[in-house]
Amino acid sequence: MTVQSKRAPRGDLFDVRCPTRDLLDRVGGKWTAMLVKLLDEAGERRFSELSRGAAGISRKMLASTLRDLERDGLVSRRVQPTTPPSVYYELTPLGRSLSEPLATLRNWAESNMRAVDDARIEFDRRS
Amino acid sequence: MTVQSKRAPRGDLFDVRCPTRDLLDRVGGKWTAMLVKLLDEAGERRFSELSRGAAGISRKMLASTLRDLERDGLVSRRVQPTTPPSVYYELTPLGRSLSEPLATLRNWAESNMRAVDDARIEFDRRS
DNA sequence: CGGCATCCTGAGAGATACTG
DNA sequence: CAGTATCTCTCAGGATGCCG
Repeated sequence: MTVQSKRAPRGDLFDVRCPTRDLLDRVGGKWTAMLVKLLDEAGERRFSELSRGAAGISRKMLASTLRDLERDGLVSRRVQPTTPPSVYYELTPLGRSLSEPLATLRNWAESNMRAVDDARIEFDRRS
Repeated sequence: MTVQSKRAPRGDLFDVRCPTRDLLDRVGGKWTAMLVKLLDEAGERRFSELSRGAAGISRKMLASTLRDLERDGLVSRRVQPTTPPSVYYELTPLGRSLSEPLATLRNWAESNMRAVDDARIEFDRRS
């Protein structure tokens, strides 16, 4: 199991129950947002296609991330009973609806991350 | 230093350079999004006010998160030379512009995280 | 082909104590 | 008041290998 109960020792008042926090715990994974985008653009794809399309991801992390997405109802999994089996993944309507706010975030990132990087360089230079 | 060079061992093609990934590495921190929201709503605030307003966060994590935000140019820090000193934090224009996509994400979360949780329960029940 | 199971490392984050 | 220093623990995530 992955991304399940991150932390929850002490009795916080605000933190743990915030839905945004929960969402970021899921979507903040290293490959999650990228996979949602990929599936949104490419539609239904097999495991091996995703593995090739998402350069850099290991098969383990791909399987793990897809499983988490399926668990959260964002991705549907369809097994074609061939030999060897073919497994297809696709965004659910819920998953597709998530790709919109993610796109908003992506647009901001593409427009402003340069400024963020510059600020960081400047900040580090002073220190 | 926090959140600096996360990973970069192998020569990936897609991953590391993606601005969205970079953004999520920053905003995906446990307290970051919440602090941006708090500062967006409340305007300029002192350290201790934020500490009280953001229930659950330790002084260490508050200082660390604020420092990262300042480093990224999203928050400005102003020291009032009183004794003892007062330090005020405020979103920069860049930080305020980020609060919009974050609000979009928050809206999605508030509307849909229930469905995600249900999907998760259902998935776990089957397993 | 499409996964789990296992091991290992490093970063995020909490607790606590100290300082100008 | 507003932090910094240190120590510790958990967990995401990479590497590798086995299985139906």
